[in-house]
Amino acid sequence: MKSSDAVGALSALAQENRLDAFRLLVQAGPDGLPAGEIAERLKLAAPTLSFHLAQLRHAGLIHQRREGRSLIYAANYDGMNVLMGFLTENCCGGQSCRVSPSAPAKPAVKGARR
Amino acid sequence: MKSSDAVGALSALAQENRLDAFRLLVQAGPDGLPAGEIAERLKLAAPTLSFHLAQLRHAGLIHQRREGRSLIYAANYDGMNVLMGFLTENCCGGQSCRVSPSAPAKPAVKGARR
DNA sequence: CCCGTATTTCCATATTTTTGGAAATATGAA
DNA sequence: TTCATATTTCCAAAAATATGGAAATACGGG
Repeated sequence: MKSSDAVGALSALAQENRLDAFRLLVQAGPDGLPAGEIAERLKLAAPTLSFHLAQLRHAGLIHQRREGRSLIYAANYDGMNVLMGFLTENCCGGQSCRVSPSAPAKPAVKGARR
Repeated sequence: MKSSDAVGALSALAQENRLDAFRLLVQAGPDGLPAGEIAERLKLAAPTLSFHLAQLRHAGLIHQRREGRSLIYAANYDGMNVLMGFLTENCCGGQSCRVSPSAPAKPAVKGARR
């Protein structure tokens, strides 16, 4: 993953409506949701949502499939993984790294939640 | 972490100059780098860099300390962890989650990759 | 072929973000 | 106190992004 791709993916997530949409899709699972329902749940005008979904899609974070008249959007877990990988991969200059979202070298008292 | 905090952190990283600066600091390690050197390496005007560092700092991704006349910036690994945690935490609706750059269900020794 | 539904593209406007010159602030030294 | 260095804050212009009405496109059915 190039740095510019990372910026693209981060930009896509760095907006309230898009982060909401993305998380909605992430939670909706592989089956995804039709654009209309996303718009309804997020209370967004159709063109506005369409614009945001296009951003997420272009960033490789979600994908689209047609089902009859509806366009179904679903999270692209692989794309998300690539981004997460990029963020952790370049951390700490490869040296003694204590960064990691779910598994510190020693899951001490601090990260006990979740 | 609130969704709006996540947007803040993601926005902070979603810009080429800031992502570069952040990664530079991440690789520089806990000792960090003075603003002047960051500006020089990234070839940014001082006010521009100052603006970007303030964004990263406000997002909790880096911190600042004074050393003589210099202001030293360093990555805040904890802040980064919180963001990564938020991103993974809300994925897959807590169900059968196959997301994670390297560890599907067993968050083993993550930092070992590459 | 025509109609209704679902969603997008077009596009102008509104809003937010980025940028760097000039001036201000902070620190240390002579 | 005056000077030089390091960096920030102020501010206004430039650039990028977000928003939604109107029109266009896609599909399925009658």
